[in-house]
Parts: sequence; C-alpha cells; structure tokens
Amino acid sequence: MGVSTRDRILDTAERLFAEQGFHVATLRQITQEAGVNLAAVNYHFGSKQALMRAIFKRRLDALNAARMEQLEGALKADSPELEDVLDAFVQPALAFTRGGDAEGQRFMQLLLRAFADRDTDLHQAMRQEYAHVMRRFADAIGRALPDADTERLRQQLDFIVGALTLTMAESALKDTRIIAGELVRFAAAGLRASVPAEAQSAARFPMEARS
Amino acid sequence: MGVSTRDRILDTAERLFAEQGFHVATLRQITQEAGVNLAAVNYHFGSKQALMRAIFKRRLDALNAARMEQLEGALKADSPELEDVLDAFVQPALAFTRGGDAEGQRFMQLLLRAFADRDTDLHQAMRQEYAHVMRRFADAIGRALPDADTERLRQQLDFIVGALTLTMAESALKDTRIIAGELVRFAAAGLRASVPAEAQSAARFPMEARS
DNA sequence: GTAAGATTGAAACACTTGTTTGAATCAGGT
DNA sequence: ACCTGATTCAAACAAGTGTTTCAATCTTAC
Repeated sequence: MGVSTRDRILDTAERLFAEQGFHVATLRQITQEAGVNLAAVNYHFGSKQALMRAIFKRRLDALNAARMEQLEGALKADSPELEDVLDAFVQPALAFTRGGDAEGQRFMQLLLRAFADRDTDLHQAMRQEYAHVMRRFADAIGRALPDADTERLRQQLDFIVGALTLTMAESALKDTRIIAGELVRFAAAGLRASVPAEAQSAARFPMEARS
Repeated sequence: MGVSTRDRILDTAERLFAEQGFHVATLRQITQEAGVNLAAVNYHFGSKQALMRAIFKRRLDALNAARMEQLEGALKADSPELEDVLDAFVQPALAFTRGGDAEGQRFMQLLLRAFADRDTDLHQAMRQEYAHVMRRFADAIGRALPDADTERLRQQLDFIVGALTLTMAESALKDTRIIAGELVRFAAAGLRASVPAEAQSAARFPMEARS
C-alpha cells in the first residue's frame, strides 16, 4: 500500500524546507503537496517545529551512522590512511539514503540552513549531535597524522565541514561525486601541511637532524 | 548629530537579519529597535525585500572593493606569492568595515544565509556579484601556481569560500584573526597539492617558509 | 457486530505579517 | 512670512500564519 501519512509529510516537508526554508514553506503548502489534511502535521508531530526536528533526526542519525561505520573500516589498519578517514567523512554525505544522491544533496541544503540559523534550538541540537562524530573523526585524523596538533585538527575539520556543506548544497547534482574526491585530496594536503616538516621526517628518520 | 533614519534602519536591520534571518526579523522589531516609525522602511526602501538588497549591496560592494585592492597589491610582484593572494581574499572578510570585526562577522552570517537560500533573487544577485571577484582570484592563483588546472582552481576556490564563510560566521569573535591565518595556510597547501609534483620542483622550491 | 481508540476532515480561531493611507510635522528656498 | 516638497506618525487594511476544535470516518480487538 501507499506510504503512511506520517512519512508523506516527512518527505514532502523535507523537500520544501530544503528548497524554500523553514519559515517560507507553509503547513498548507506541505500538506497540500503531500495530499494530507492540514491538521495532520499537528496531530502526528505536535507542531511545525517538532516536524522539523523529526526530519533532522531521521537524516542526521542515518548520516552519522554511515560515517561511523565507514570510519571503523578505515581504522582497521594499524596506521590508518588519512584519505580513507576523510572518505569516511565525505562520501556518506552524498549517498547515505536509499533514494540516491538527490536526497543527500537535499539534506545538505537543509544542513546549510541549520548552520546559518544560529541561536535556534535546531542549530544547537545539530551541533550537539555533530560534536560527537567530529570528535571521533578528529581522533582518527590524529592517528593518521600522529604529530599534528589536536586543537588545530579540530579547527581544520571545521574548514572541511564548511567546504563540504556549501559545495554539496550548491553544486549540480551530477558533479557531487567528483567534488567529493577533489575535496578529500584538497583537505588531505591541507591537513598534512600543518604537521611540522621536521616532525614528519624525524619520525621516519630519527637520526637525521635537519636545520 | 544623530544618524539619518535611513542609516539607522540599515544598521539595525542588518544586525537582526543576521541574528534571526530575513523572515523571522519583523519590520516592527526592526523599526522599534532602530527608533523609527514602522512606515519608514517602506518609505525609504520600498519594501522589506528591497531593504535586504540595500543591506547586501552596501556590504558586498565594500568587501569586493577591499579584496580587489589588496589583490592588486599582491599582484605587483612578477610571480605573486600564493599566500598573499589568499590573504587578499580572506583578510578583508573579517575587517572590511570601520566598525571592526564584529560587523565583518555579522555580514558573514548574512552571507551564509544567502548561500543557503537558493532560488531567491538575493542568492542569484550575490552569486553574480561574487562571480566576477572569484574569477579574478582564480586567475591570480593561477599566476601563483602556473601549472595548476584552471577548472580545478575554480572548484577549490569554492572549498575556500565554504570554509571561510561557515567558520567565520560560527566562530567566537576573538578567534577570527587566528582562524583566517590558519585557513590561508590550509588552503595554500591544498591548492599546491593539486599541482603535479614534477611541475612544481621544475618551477622552483615551493616550500619556502613564510613568517 | 459493536464498542474504543486512532486517524482524518472542514472550519474556525487568535494572531501576526508587510503594506498602505492620509493627516501632521519638518526643511529649505524665495 | 509662506509655500512646496520631503519626511514622520498613528492607524487601519488585507492577507496569511500555525494551531485548535469537534464531528466524521476508519481500524482493530473482543
């Protein structure tokens, strides 16, 4: 049978929130395009805000789970490869749903809006859910680059999040895969450059003291 | 003498739009905090939308002008230094107004919202104004890295825009200067990595330290 | 089959929004 | 002083918002 009312609302609202923003997309538009009654949103979710939270939770949980799973694979090795760690962060962002890349990009647009909306509870909730995963990835990158400064890694991870979110949300759909690969290379070089050159060579050739 | 009604509206609306977003900040709140009459907005600007456009024009013109001026200085040299070009892009973003960094950060928040608002005329206008400057910077980076692929440079510049906009909009105010420096280093390494190694060493020693 | 609960439906509610109006006030020139 | 246009002001307007209400309908279990 057809999808439940609840799911139809979730899908349609996600699309319209991403396209138009939370305050521009109205409940009347959402319920009309979803083919459900206006009151259904308040019945199933309680409020428009709660609907937004439900949308976010559904996607963010899936995204984080996919990231953690791929990260675990990358960390199997004794000294994980930096590019594999970055792949685990970037790749799931564009194909973490059964619906293919389109849904992934749509959620990136939503995520970008959430980043822009400081001082909202949604922003806080997202940052909080993000924080856990970010810490794990910062640790993983630290294992791939043992001599890097941890605090700086955290900072640079924010750069990567910004580059990923904005380019994924904005780029043409067909380019996302290529862009993801480019971003991994770009970020890997940026991260490696922050490790002091002496430390890198000193680790490999401990006897050689360079000026 | 007090500031004109028009300017008071401009300043207050810019702050509230950045803090709360275009649709959440109401004309009644703006005019009340600015200490002017409600109808003053429509009298001086025509509409709420037109007010937003005026705010954007004022800042974006100033930002672009500051960037182009600093870029011109960096391009004085025969072979411009990559870090100087990136500085010309990043530094004006956080201190391009007489009011200091706070206004700069506030506009970065506004810019982030504009990026998130695809399909609006404001987004289109911003991208269009941005496009010109971006092309100039892509060219300048191309001069600093003669063997780099132009198309890829354009792409990587988008990474930098994303990293800059999101981190500047989000970070604590006092950290912006440090972050800007970090971003320049991070981006320079990422850009250099996309140039084939053989081409690099053939050109010169690219790793020379920078203060 | 029928009672109980979950879900849908149409309508109304209370409120806020951006905008417009027309009179009152101000500024500057002659 | 006086006129003319620019600006400010309080009030109203029309439209749209999220939410609530309560009856109608559909599900499910006994």
